[in-house]
Amino acid sequence: MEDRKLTVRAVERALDILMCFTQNSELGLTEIAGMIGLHKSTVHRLMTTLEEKAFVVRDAATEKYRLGIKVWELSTHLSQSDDPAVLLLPAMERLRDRLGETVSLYLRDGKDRLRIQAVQSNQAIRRVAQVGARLPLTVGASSKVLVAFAAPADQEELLSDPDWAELVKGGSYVRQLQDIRERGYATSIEEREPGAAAVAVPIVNRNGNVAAALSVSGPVSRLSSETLNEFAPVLIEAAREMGLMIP
Amino acid sequence: MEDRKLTVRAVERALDILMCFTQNSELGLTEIAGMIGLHKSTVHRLMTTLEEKAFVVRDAATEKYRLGIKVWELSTHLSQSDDPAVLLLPAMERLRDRLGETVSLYLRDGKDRLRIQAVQSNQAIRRVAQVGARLPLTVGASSKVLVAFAAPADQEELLSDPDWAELVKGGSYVRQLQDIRERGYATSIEEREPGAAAVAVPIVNRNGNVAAALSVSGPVSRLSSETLNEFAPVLIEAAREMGLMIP
DNA sequence: CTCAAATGTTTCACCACATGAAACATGGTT
DNA sequence: AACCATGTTTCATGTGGTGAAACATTTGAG
Repeated sequence: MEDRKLTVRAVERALDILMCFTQNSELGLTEIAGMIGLHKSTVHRLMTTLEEKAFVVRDAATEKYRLGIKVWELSTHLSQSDDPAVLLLPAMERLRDRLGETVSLYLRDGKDRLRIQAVQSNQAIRRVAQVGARLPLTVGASSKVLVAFAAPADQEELLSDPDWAELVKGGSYVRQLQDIRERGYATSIEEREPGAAAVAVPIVNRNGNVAAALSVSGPVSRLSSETLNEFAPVLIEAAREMGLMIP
Repeated sequence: MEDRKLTVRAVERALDILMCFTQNSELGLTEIAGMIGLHKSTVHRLMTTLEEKAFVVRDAATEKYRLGIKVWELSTHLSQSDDPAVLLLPAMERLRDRLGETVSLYLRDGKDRLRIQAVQSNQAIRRVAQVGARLPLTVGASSKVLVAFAAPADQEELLSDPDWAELVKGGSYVRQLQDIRERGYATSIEEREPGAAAVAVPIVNRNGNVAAALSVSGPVSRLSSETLNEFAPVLIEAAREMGLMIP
């Protein structure tokens, strides 16, 4: 009890439970209790509450819990007016048509990144990217961009984490970030996903903050190191235009 | 304290707060406190918790709260495989093309209904229906269908509510429901929305339960009582096919 | 068919923790 | 400056959330 809590524990736990459903769309009581390390009966009471408010429902067949209609209703009321995923979609489609590869848009969320939008390549062999996916911030071109261009305070916090050093291989990491800032883009070849390569750039909004990372990715067979570097200027220009569109 | 609460009050309150954002996408602290009748400081603590978990964010400019990225992330993990709004969209588009008017899909949620899907008429003068809208269950063709074909227990609960009698005009209401069940469809002319008329039918799923209500609506200038009755058989046939598609 | 193991549900005594009043801080308006 | 509205922090109080344990129910194994 060193520093005061100005938060409500029961609510924190309930929200943690909800987030469990991003890993598995159907969960049982004991399963949830195991995931967040609480007693069955505590979870049961929280689930009853969530169910009563229709944030979760019980599947009639399996007796397990799923996300409920209120989550869906809330999501329709997300203010879309300034949502990059909506505003930038047309520009991303143009970029996809020009380069012929899958285009993705990422936000940093804590120590992860989230793919908030994606338009798929229409070639036969293509990378298929899932919107809403939570990915590690330690590997991949987009990750390096998001870290390299993060606000100094945020970056400091990430790099000072004791776990971080282990996750990013080699002491050259800080040097890499410096290079990325100088060049303005990052590349990755089979870093997170075997067989896949990508190039990513930051999207800087009107206020000069890095609002997101934009990436083009595909099979290594088509995306050689050389090709990635050729794509970079196209991405940089596209990102510049996109940056003007978002607040 | 007559009957035991097996729910968690703090969580209930937090969820109620979240649902406030369906009425207004940007809310201040005092505003929220007023809406759910709690003390400022209580709401403040709950908001801090919601903010820490990124279920809400504070708008940099206005200092007010908005829904956060976790709500968005959760929504992408809603199991879409058996979501009527997704499964029935193509069929709804075909119906729109055939009749030329706006087609909507509704679910009952407690004592309201939710528009979970809509495809707009492409005529110059048209009804524009917003997906995610929460509407009263007391008026409108879809409402009458949802009530008339609700499970007996649910219907009983609705009709026995003392408030209900006042909201539905006239004692002919129960009789109306009986008519609707016999005919298999309901109509409404300027009942909820001035200048608008609609015809609605139930969608019965494979298990024989009423899964949703399907409606066609437009301006009264085009949808006379006669036209609505002509549309009804088309709707009934479309709803029958749709019912086979959902669990 | 019986017993055991796993999952979900309810009960209960304890005291941590959520609560709301009040004081404090801040910024905008007259 | 004085005021009002909004957000933030402090604090005493006792309610209400907690987890152990008992109970209920289903599933599977032997």
